[in-house]
Amino acid sequence: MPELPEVETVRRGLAPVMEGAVFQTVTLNRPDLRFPFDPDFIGRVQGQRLLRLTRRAKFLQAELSSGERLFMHLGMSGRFIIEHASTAHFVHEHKADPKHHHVIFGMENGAVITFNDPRRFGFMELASKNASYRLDHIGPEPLSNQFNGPVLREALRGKKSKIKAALLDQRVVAGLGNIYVCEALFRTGVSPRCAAGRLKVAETDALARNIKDVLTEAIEAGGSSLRDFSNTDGKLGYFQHRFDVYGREGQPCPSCAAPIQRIVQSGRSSFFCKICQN
DNA sequence: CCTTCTACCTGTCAGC
DNA sequence: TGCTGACAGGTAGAAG
Repeated sequence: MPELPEVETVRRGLAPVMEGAVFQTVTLNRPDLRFPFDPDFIGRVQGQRLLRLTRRAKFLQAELSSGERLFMHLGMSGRFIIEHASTAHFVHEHKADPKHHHVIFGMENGAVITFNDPRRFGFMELASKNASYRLDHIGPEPLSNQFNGPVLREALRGKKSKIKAALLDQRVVAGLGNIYVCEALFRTGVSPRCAAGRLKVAETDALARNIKDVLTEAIEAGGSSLRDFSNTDGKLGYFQHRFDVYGREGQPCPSCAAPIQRIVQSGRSSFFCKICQN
């Protein structure tokens, strides 16, 4: 499932074929994904040049020549498939069921970009030039200089919720999902059940550092993949990331060999070592 | 404002 | 074999 590193990997896959290219055709195969498409979605995208493809949290943000922005979210199972007109006849190994091909961008340079999303938790939205967007009020990018120990400390100050829930709150830090929160807490030796406002200074410093590290390592490895994420070049299973605790209930902790625990918090699984994480 | 809960969606897998 | 239920989980909006 795509988290920040996967979205960044997708961005890096799409950017070379989409940046500077013009949307020649836009095809919608259904009226909605997670949210309905804008009624004039095609009219607002077709004919525009994609100037820059950036990422904010888990959102892809395409800056269009019209000045509008096209936001794309992969949700749980979204993937992009890149085909080139010249090679499309043999690039069918991506195993994405065509019945979930919801959006197809035909670029003027010959690239065909297909958005496939079985669970339809993904979405695409447009924001006009000076309009606000839902990303306006989320927290700092974890990999930027705007995020560090003191910033995290301030965001957590006085919080009564558990640190697990707090790190999933996009207003605290942007783009963290269940997997990397579990991993960062394990590395820091802090229990997911610890009250967010009660972390020590050394812990918030280490936590901010570890968040950056786990994300950076995953991006460098090409984005992690569980079962339903496809690299943008269409190859499934291209990358399999190794997690210390996530999805490893009952298996030995890599540090102390005690069995990894799984509990449910905010309706989500938390994996942790009860020995190493106070 | 803060925190917690639930809906949304479908493919996969364990268990019977 | 085929059914059932649990599970995956980001986001928004409702509820407390």
